[in-house]
Amino acid sequence: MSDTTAESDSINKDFIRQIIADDIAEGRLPEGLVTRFPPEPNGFLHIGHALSISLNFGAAGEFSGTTFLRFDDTNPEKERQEYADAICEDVRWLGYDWQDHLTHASDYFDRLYAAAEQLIERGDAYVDSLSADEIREYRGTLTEVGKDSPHRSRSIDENLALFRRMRAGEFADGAHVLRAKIDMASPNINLRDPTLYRIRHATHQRTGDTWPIYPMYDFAHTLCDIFEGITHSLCTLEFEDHRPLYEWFVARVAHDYPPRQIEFSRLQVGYMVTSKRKLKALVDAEHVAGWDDPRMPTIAGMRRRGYPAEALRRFCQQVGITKKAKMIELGMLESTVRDSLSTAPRTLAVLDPLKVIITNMPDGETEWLVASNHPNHPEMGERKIPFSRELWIEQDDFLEEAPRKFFRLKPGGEVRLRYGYIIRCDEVIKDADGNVTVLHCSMDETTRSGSGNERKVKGTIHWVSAAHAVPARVNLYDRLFREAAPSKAADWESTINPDSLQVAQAWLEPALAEASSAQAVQFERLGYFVQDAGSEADALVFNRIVTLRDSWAKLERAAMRELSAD
RNA sequence: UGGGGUGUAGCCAAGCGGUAAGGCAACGGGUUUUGAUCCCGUCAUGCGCAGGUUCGAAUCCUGCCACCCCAGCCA
Repeated sequence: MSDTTAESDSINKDFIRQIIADDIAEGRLPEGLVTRFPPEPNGFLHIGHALSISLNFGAAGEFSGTTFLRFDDTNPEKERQEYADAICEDVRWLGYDWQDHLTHASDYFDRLYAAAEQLIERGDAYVDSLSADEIREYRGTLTEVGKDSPHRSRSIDENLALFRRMRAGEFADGAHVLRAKIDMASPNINLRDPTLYRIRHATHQRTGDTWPIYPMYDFAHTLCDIFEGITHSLCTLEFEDHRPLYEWFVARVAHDYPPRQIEFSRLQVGYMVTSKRKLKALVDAEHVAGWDDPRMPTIAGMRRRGYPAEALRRFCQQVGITKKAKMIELGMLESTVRDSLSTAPRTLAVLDPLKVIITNMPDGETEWLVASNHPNHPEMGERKIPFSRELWIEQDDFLEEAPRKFFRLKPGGEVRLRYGYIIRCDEVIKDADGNVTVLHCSMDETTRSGSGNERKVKGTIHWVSAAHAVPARVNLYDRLFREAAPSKAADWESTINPDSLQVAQAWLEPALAEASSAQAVQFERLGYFVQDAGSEADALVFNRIVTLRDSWAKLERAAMRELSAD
């Protein structure tokens, strides 16, 4: 039983959903809404595709429509089946279901070819035999009109014969192309007799060597939309200039319902690149370990990084669909990710260890302390964590000369051990070079967690028992680029962040070694982490998904400045 | 200098002639055994600029300005 107030509410719908709602309200979609997500299988999907996926599948879900996952595989030299497989996995992981509507442009090669012959027969297309360079010259420029090819006036019979011979494989690559006969003087360059088919003696991943000619995007895409009964063909802004061509095809090819192309702006996120060419370059140059490297802005990378699919969906929803060029701050994505992870079980782990000896804790003795799995969700239960004489704490949690607002350990100072006792730093042990190696501390035995001792201290730090801790490798990821807009830089590759991956040898509380490997957890005070799905099964490797918000980091600079001024 | 688009806060974004939602960020405060979370509060007399229409304009009109996209036999 849905609430009736939910419908007819065009307020707060993006402009595309408003158009769809209007079309439905006006009875223009007797067969219902039909959308499509049409990736070319020439690389992995990235965050920008996630927006398109959430629009196409999301709108279809909201309006009881259907969505096709259609591979735009008209350029065999760049496409591979493994990319198609990865794309399917990514769409599924994002939570969308194409049911039995998985198609390929190549499924329609016969129909596309037949439609091309019909265009020729109507005098709307001709075979041009100019070279690629010549065609470019004849096309004119942005400010100068083009001129007709000398082959533009070939007879229909001659065009048909030539096109059939192209299809029969009689010509070498580049010898001829099929062009639409539109207007070489159009101010819109896409209408200056665009290419419909080119000769390419290449093996296609699905059709093999059946075809020596392949259709071009504009022709294939529009016709596939028509064949599938797509009602709303949603694409990004750079195709706006192609819409008149799209409509030119729609006007000349039989259809039950005229599909409509609507454009929206691409999603760009700070410190990321989202162009398949650049992503492929990162992979090929081994700046990253692969398309699914956790630093990549790919869906696969974010999945491996530990970003929840739900976070990506909500992020796309928050960003919205408009026609304004957007550059979303990375912080907005991270905020959504943290929000989705906020109920992750809490755990203790030390990434950069400093030894602490509790001088009044007997050697060889272990006390099991009770720790909550989530302070705000008691229903998530508790666990026991071992406490003993020798502990590891975070290097950052001790400062010999601390600024006033440093609420962690300092000589003579007190701090609470999370879920444990209040300890005091009595003595700082250093090596010959003056580096701090061990802290001798004493605990106040009356202050154990839950003991009822209400004594408060400013700081609480995390720790693990050295004798019980489990070693693990932890990958600490940072932004892949140093510039918010790498693609705007003169040389985008020079803005790659050399420190985007730091590897730490960490100590984990023992329970973490047995935890379900897919479950994201919080390492208290450090961030959210998940076991790396790409590492060998027997290795214990965690990825940092995202840090916690850290308001101390902002204060730290000021505090340290104050300290150095003393 | 041709054509197509877009301008609402630092970043996104509602708004659809009746007097500027929301989120992120930032800032101030409260709770807290995570400097987290959570909770309160502040943050556009202003909607690219200039005119005009109107009782009334971010919404309509005119003119400017800025930025983005287009000259593949890529998609």
